[in-house]
Amino acid sequence: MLIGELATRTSVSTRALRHYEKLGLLHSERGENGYRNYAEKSVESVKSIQFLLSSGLNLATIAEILPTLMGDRCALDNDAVRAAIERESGKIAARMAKMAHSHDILSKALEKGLLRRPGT
Amino acid sequence: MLIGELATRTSVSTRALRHYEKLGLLHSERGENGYRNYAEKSVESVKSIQFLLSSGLNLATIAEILPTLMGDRCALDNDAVRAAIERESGKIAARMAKMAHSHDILSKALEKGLLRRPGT
DNA sequence: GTAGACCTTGACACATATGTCAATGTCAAG
DNA sequence: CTTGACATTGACATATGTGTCAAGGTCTAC
Repeated sequence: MLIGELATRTSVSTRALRHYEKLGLLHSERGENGYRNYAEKSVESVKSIQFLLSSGLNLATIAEILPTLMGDRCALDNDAVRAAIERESGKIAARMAKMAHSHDILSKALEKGLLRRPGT
Repeated sequence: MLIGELATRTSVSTRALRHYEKLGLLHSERGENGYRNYAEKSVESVKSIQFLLSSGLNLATIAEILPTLMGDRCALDNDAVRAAIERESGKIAARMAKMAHSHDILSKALEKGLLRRPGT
């Protein structure tokens, strides 16, 4: 599929998709006209990228581990990639813990506010 | 306490603390020499800021809701602040869900990799 | 009074992901 | 052919939080 379709199907701008490619996150064949041609599985790749991005990984890190995550390579390639995945997994867990705390702070404030609301 | 002490106790740079103040997140009295003087509770404020920051809120949003969170004002002030808190609370929950998914992706990759590891 | 640690403001710099714009090529439909 | 939608590359811009540096005031201790 062409880049426009991939953009539509993933809700990611063409600008971003080309950027991902430049960083080695995404691959495409080129037609005779020079247009990028994406495989069907690119959709899944892009979706994974979005998840990882919104989890706080940066594109460079995602580039490092995505091929392994997508099964392009096997047995966790090498120890560096395995270590990276473990590291990022830990970071995500840590962030989630912080966010749980933040969520708690906000929830408690809402409760307190509700209880004190005029007419309650 | 002076800004240096607050910085040490919260592990936040003086640069950041002054920035927070400029954005209205943090308050300080000024001594005759012009030095900032922070109340004890500023420590807690800064810690909350860090939690909220690492949960994806930006400083402008934190500035909007922090006074309420710290109990400086009561009964959730007004509907705008309440709405903001609810909105951000929801965003955090959504992000946590995404992160749970990301974490899952990474964990599954690690498992798969482990099982296929040479000698296993 | 001078050294050293601390404070002040302001400006400039950086990283990161993405938006935006320009100049241009491709191609299907009329 | 021209129009319109889509593609290409490259450059510049933006937002956000923070680092860093400069030029200087303050205060303690020797």
